Amino acid sequence: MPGLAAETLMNRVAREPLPDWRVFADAISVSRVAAGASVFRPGDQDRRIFIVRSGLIKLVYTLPDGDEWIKSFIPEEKFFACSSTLQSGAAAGFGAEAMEPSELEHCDFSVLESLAGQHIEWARVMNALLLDFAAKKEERERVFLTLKPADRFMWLKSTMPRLIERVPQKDLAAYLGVTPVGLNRIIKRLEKT
Amino acid sequence: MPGLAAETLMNRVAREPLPDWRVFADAISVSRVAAGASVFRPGDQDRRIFIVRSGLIKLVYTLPDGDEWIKSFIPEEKFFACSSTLQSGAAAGFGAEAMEPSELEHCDFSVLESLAGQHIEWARVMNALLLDFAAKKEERERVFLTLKPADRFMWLKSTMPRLIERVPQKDLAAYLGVTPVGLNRIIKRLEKT
DNA sequence: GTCCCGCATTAACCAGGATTAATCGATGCC
DNA sequence: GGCATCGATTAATCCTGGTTAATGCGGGAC
Repeated sequence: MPGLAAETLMNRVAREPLPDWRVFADAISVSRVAAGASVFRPGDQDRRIFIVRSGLIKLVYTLPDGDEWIKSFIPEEKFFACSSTLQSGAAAGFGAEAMEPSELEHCDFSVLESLAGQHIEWARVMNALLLDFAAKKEERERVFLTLKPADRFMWLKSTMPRLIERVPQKDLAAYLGVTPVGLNRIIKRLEKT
Repeated sequence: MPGLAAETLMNRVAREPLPDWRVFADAISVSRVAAGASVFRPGDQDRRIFIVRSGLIKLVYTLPDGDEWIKSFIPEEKFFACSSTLQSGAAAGFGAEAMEPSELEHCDFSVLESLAGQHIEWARVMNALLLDFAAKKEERERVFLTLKPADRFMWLKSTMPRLIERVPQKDLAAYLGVTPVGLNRIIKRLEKT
């Protein structure tokens, strides 16, 4: 399994060689998903962890009235999972959909659980990944809590400049908690200065 | 050290007896803070983890213009920490302040780090705590992303009914991302139906 | 008891984003 | 090429919450 994105990911957080690496690597499969295809849907119980090898995934809350709000964008070498992966029993409140043709590495979470149960090195890696994840969610909380829509866009511009080129404006809007028309107006307003 | 809140907390997430429990218990001190007193301030580098034995703490973002937004409320038997605890180096972007006279158990995070480094049982507990924390932040993300201010109050009412009795309306407002006047209007509007 | 002070309440006015709808442009399909 | 579709843009109108300010209320300090 050459050049696993999972390896890059784990190496970034691991501070030591990981025992039984092969057990993990061998458990990984790779799938291709077309742009627009969904990886899992709200309500699914999927216990896999996914690592994006190439492409771009969005995690989406869909409201009863059909509105869609984007929880997060997952680009290359980042990971994501359905809620039931980490809290078994829980069903996902959100779905995952490819925004570009994507290659996903995935493995059953039980493999990681068992490695973390056996080796403290793996437990530490899980810890680091969780910490990273928690920090991101905390930052997002800060953005929603302390920034107005227009400032949220400025924040997006300075922290994820690539994304702005890469995804349609309406999706940026859904990520920032604004309507597409609203975001467009904000952008035009900013351009005038 | 009788009836540690820390013990209740750890027992809730641990699925097995924790080795070297005494090492942890002996590292804990208890402090009293008066209502209104601050536990740490934005910018502090505090590497302690705090467990609320009694009372109520709020974590607060303070903006340059003086506005205050509440990141979270920490009631009895829950824990909190400054950002630098988990990501050493980072300074807290928020402060912690007692809303009621409170008793806090606290211990240096390095003690937990070292226990987690030695015993996989402790590593698993850290994992469970982090997971719990991440889930809470994720839920908060969902609330801000998919709910309008008025619906956010409804959500608060159904998920934290106690809190509504316990804290001033203006703090509920700061928690929900609305101004005090705004929240009051929402509440009155709801009462009329 | 009286005085203060912080919080809740209310009202008047403002503003920024939501909504609706129409137009335009680019892309992909046939 | 012609057509359908989707997203971006723009405009008109609405609405909710922000802002400011005044009043009231209740608890604590003295």
